[in-house]
Amino acid sequence: MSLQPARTRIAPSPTGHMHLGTARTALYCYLLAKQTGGQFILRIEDTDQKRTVPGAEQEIMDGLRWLGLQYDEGPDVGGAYGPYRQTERRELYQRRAQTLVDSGHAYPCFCSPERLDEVRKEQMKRKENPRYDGTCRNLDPAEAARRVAAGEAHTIRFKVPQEGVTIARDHLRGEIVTENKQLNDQVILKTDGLPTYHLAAMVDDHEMKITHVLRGAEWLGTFPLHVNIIRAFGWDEPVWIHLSVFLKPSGKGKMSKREAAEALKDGHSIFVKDLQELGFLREGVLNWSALMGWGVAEDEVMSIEQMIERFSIDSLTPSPAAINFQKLDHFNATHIRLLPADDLAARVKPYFVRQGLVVDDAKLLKIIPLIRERLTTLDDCVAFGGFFFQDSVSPTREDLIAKNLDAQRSLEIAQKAYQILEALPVVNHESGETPFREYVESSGYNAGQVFGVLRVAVTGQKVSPPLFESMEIIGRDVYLRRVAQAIELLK
RNA sequence: GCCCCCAUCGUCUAGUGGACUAGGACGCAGCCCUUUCAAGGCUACGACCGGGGUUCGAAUCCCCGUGGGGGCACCA
Repeated sequence: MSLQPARTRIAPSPTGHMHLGTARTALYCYLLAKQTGGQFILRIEDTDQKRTVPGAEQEIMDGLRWLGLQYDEGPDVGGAYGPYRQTERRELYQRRAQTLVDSGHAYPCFCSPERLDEVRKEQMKRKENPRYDGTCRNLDPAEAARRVAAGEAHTIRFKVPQEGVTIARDHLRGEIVTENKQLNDQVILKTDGLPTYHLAAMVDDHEMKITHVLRGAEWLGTFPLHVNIIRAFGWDEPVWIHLSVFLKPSGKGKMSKREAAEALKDGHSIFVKDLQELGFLREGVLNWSALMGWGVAEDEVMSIEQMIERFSIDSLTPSPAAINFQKLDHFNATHIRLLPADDLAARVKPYFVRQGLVVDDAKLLKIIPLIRERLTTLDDCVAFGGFFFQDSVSPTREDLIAKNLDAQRSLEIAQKAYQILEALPVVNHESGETPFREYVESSGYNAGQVFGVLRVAVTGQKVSPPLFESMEIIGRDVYLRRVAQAIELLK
């Protein structure tokens, strides 16, 4: 466990919905920062203006807040190392690129995209590894500088070493050795004057004094490049941690658009915003995603505080992990049961309201113990407890007819039930149980039939929370009216 | 095609040369509890990818295969 305060960052691109992978990376960053008394930072990597989508940045900030992963520094909260949006830092990158050019580690490139395309096609045809052919690498620096000064369109490319190997160290995988001849002279500053990720992220991580870089394993390919850029500047390297990628539930490949749509039909999603709307708890989502890539021996159900306490970058795993939504359901249900009643009530209320129901807070608090262990997601509350807030219920005649009985006998049960209930000043588990048990004994009907008719009559549904407790909350007038209605329906 | 990474139950994982009869969790199956649905309790099923080494001893270290994943942009 590192005792030095860690500065970590989540650096998403505002190019679409906030993904589960972003949430998990943010969580680990947050845990490490909190555990060490450091800072967790949000940086927006919006250097690709073509791909930037309006609203995406807001969704990321909303998502992090919903998850409870509040950042200490970021675009909307400020901080000592801002600005935290890369498009607002362009001069900085241009200066840094220039120092690289001056020190011979980078060079202007005047090749047109069209020429580059052609070269790439040629190389592919010859089954070669497609990479920059080095035309501008060998230009006379003075000549290149003249053309730049003359305003000729150009990019800046990083000059990778051509011989030897680059050794980069990933905290989870150890040393990764790459032959330099495999490396490519990547563009680090584009024609539009904005940097590519390779430059921007390295500069910012250095400027913002990031101590641990946690990012997806898809960056492993350009990892040697990044290490070379940092070394060209002469900077210290952070601890690098490349997190395992998430695979689709089948384990075969990354989540596709089609798979994502499939998951949504099933009440699941890989997007944070969807998860929230589908009735998942931040605690559930966090606990679940934390465990994909973090090896915890036992006691896997954890609060965020417990995660902060137990987290260690040493127990992160490097292998890809298949997403398992059943496990999300499990963690969600578990955390719902762990919530204090008033907290659960507050979280569940919007889902009733969303269905157009008028919710009485005192009543809501009373039904929480009845529905709590039946909920997998918050929106399940409507299915189990909607009838508490409806003026009337509308059971079908078919549902009112008890199993293995006909309408006539079911009517008989309903009528008898009405008599029993009418005779009782108060119905609760104790007072209701005895007379109905006696009726079951004497009538010859079984408990399932008797309680079944009553359940459908009172709740309008075949599956419900415990009957007598529910009736106690609904109130005498209402359940008597509903049983009377059932009798009419069965006639 | 080239490069890189990964490899324990169906899935997420524990395991860092002897404590392994390989542990936990999800799921699945059965039983108990039970007026429905759940929750809870108990039990069962279930894995070290293959082959070579190293070692007294390997799930653990090395090599080779195989399988899977990721990447090869003026995208991140």
